[in-house]
Amino acid sequence: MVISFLFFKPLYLTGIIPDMDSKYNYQQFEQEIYKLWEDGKYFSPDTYDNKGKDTFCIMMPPPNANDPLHIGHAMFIALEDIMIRFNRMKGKDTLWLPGTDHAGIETQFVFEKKLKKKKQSRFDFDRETLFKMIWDYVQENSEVATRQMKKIGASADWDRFKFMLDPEIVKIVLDTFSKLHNEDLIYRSMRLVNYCTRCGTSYSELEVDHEDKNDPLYTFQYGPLQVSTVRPETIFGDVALAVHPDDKRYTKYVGTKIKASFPWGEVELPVVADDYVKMDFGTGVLKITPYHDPNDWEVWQRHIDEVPSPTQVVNTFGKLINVPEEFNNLGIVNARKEVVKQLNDSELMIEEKMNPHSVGTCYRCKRTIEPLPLPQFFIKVKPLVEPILKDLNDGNFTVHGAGHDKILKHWLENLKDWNISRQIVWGIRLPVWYNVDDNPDIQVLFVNKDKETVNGTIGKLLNTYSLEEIKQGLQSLNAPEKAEFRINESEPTNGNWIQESDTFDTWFSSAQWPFTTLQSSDHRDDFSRFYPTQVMETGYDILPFWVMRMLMIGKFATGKLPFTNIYLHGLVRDQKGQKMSKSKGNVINPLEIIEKYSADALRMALVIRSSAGLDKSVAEGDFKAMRNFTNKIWNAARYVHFSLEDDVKGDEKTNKEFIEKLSQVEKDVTKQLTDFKLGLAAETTYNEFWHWYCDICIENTKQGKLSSTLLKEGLTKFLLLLHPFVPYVTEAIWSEVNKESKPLIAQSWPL
RNA sequence: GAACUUGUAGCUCAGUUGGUUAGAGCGCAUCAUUGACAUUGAUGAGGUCAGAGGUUCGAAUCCUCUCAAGUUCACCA
Repeated sequence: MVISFLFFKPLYLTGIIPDMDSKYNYQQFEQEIYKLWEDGKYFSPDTYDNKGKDTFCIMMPPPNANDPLHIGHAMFIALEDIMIRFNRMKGKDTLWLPGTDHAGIETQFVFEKKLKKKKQSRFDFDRETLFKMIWDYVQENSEVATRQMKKIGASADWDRFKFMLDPEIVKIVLDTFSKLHNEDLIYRSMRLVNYCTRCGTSYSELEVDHEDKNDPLYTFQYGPLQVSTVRPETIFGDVALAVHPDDKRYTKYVGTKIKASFPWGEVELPVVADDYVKMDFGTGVLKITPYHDPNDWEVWQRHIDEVPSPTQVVNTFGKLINVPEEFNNLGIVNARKEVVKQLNDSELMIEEKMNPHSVGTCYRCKRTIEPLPLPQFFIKVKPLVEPILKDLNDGNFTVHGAGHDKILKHWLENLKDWNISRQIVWGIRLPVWYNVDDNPDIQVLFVNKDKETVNGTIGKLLNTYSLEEIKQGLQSLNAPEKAEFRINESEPTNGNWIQESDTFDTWFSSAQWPFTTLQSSDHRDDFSRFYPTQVMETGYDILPFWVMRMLMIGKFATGKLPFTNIYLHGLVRDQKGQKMSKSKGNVINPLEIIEKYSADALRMALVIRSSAGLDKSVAEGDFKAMRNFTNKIWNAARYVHFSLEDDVKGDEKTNKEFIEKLSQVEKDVTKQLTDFKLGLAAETTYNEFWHWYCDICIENTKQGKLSSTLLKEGLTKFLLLLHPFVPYVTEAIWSEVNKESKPLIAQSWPL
């Protein structure tokens, strides 16, 4: 037996392998290969001779310019790169356009933390200086994200790279705002906004988190009635009491005015009847504070003729204003304590018990959101939403991802008008101008030439300061609700004007990403060539923030949907299915994985068996397994190309079956990729390569059953099929065995 | 209160328009292996596909209900 084994050995072994190590040393190849691709301009659609053919374009979701990459970024890069490489090989005119976002609030928040360490705050600087400081800070870090995306193997066209605050993009964003205004879809109005007194800005509905809290509910005597509230400190802003229309206990009060006396003074308030009031909560009597509670605002709107106009009693710093002297300028917490104390002392307090309820908090800093009346710019969403709902129902675009089409529909049907004003500096300033002579009541806050902060109405301040000095040192302004404004991209020439200090919600500019990027391209026909794009690939968590708004604004601004397919990936979780977080210590750093297991292993582990719209768990072992896979590919290629006897003929049956099966694999993988079943396609290539091609076919050839020529051809096909998933190792092999041909990235897909 | 998603091997998950014996990775057991690859190969254990009912020649897959888990939205004086 030993002898016969030795005898057969030479049949399939020719000895040493000249060019390839027995291990795939990814570290030796990855950088070099990426350079080969970049230098050959293989990421650019202009390199290929297929302009005007079917296009395939993905707009990369722009990461924050100054953020290092996390595993979620690695996920989207892997998925998008697979689609891009597949379609490029299919011969489509393919563009993957990368970029970064200024990420308004996020970035300013991080920057302010840095300032705080230096014992500074944003109130030490005028807005222009602050903007420049943040700009420089972002520039310092802006290389980080792109360098890391390249390491993962992203075959994006870096020559078309865009930054959200590039002047050409900003101009288009401003144009869109003007267009919305011209079509009467913008209004400025005093509304209750979600204001964070820590971050100093308002938020849209979507950016408010709700947290369950247990706070005391106070019940106290309010004239002849008893009222329950968790916010006694807003009592100074009350304009009415409300009861349910069917509540017989209080019928006799409805339509009358009650008098109540408190230690700080007397009030006379109307009693109104409204369905909103719940009879069985507390005493069934609700105090109405329209400027500090959204529900009270609604009640007020329904009874606007019966009740007096409200007064604002909490300001943007969370301090009481327009209140009796002893409460003036108290913070909310202290004011509440003081009111409760006085109610207790005067024996008006009846009960204090704990009440579980949910409180709006700032998604950024977790502080309780203060509902405040502020004049803000809003977009009327209904006319924008309706065409999208129709497109969704008509199937003009497809959402890939576990039921998220239904979620999108729900969002579209229930969307409220969009507050796009943000009181921060890091962003695109609204192109809104107020005439200072016509609006002397505009409140301004600015730093004068002596570095002193000055606060007041512009009419008065102009007696002391020049308009130029105010504008230069401006931190913020607050124009009255009725102030007239003009929308203009540059300062109007006739008269004295001052620009609104608010900036756009970050999502207003990112909503326009699919067309601003192309319209501002150095390549003049990019927009007509690539718009609408084919795929928007992003995380399901930003479906309402971003995807929905891209659909709305994209269709409004260009008349066309910005993309036809939406692929939503899920969260990357740890092996126990938990979210990754620094505090849990279960964060996986993609760059460490690349160091340890290769970029290919990182990509494959994230993508294989992942499913659109569902979360994906990964553990260290998964990366290791995929590293082993790359090594398997390497060694199979090494064997087939350098060790195999060339003249194995094989038998007819095995040869025929091989050809049929290979063709079936090609069909399957192609269909799966076309149908956006990326995780399944990765799994198919993995299984078929390893457990069919290697375990069965190579062994068949060793035994003389399968033709060596066919086996070699099969390897070539598999390198093509595998390339989108594991681009580095396949290219490395290609460069070893096909030295004279174009790189694998530019080869044609087998089908 | 509502919507959506999920429930398949010890763990993490695939499973395409319903179609032979339900798969992979990790883990486990036994064996093999100097010669493409120990980052390997072979074999095996391990599943009443959450449960019940229905449609069908045929159901992990479609329908109804129940149970369990998760996510999101809404409300909360």
